[in-house]
Amino acid sequence: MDAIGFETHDHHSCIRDGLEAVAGYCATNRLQFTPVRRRALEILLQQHRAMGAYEILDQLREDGLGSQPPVAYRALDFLISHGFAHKIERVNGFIACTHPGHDHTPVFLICRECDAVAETHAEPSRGMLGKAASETGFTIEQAVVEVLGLCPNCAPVAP
Amino acid sequence: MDAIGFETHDHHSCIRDGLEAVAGYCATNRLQFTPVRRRALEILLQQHRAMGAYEILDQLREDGLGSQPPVAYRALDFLISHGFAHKIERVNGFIACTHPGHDHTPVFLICRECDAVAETHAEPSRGMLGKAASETGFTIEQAVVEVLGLCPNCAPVAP
DNA sequence: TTGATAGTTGTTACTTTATAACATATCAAC
DNA sequence: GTTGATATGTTATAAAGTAACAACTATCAA
Repeated sequence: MDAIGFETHDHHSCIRDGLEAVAGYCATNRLQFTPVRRRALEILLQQHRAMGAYEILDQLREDGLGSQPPVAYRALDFLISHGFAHKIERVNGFIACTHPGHDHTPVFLICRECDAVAETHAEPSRGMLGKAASETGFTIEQAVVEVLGLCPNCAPVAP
Repeated sequence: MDAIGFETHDHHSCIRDGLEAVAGYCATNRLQFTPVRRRALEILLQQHRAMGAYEILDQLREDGLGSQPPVAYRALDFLISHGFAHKIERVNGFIACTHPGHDHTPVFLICRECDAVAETHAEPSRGMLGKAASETGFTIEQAVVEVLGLCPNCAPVAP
């Protein structure tokens, strides 16, 4: 499995690669990867945990990149609408997507101790989700799966 | 599949049965099914759709059962913590549980047109969710699945 | 039946999260 | 360079949720 978030990894390249991937995608798709948007993504990439919009705004403010809520929310809207970030509804927070560019149904594993979030994927059209939907005649457009629990670092050691 | 919400059904018995089931559970478990809690559940049962806390509060107020936000939130907390209702994070709303008493991982099918919500179930320990979790060493405690789309009543007619 | 205790409700005040609306600036293509 | 679309700055406010404390009610043991 390819979830990132709980294992130690080269976090510097993780940030750099994330920014580069999005920059590339924006370039080829004529999207404006402006300073506010870039910085907002960078802030999210620095942590594999859900951050509040106002927390992000605080950091943007320090960089002189906007000081009012709409600035942060607009940057986040941009990132989310193009699949570069996700909202974690459960905690009203946001995280950078670890698989930008791919169309996917994210599954978030949220640690209730340390707030770390790992992202992995599901295939909603298969399995019981798709089955349940087709039996009721429901048309799936978007699915979110949020799992709360303990990450390996916070789980009690095995007996 | 046993999702309720999209098909037409005997809604009166649906409300009555829901109230009775919860009343029974509370009686045997020494929980206080007070007027506010009972009425809050009844309000939720009247609609198979997510309702906002303030919307519920408005109705409670009309009945003289509390007029300040904490009253509604406390009733909802009670209902949720005992599995009689669920929060739909996606829309900051609440619905009555259609399967009270059973321990379960709910899956919500949310219609973006009419706000109807159908509840069905998943078995997180099986399938990819459990696989993903065990591979990362994550301990699942609670999972929520929210699916956005169109219910059969709102979907465009088949060609 | 009284009194202790835990649980519930009423209320005030406040925090956190999010958005509407409009003015100004910048970009991108002709 | 003008124009139309897109992005930002800003004010003000809406919507969602909670902390804290006082007052009331149920429960149960002595």
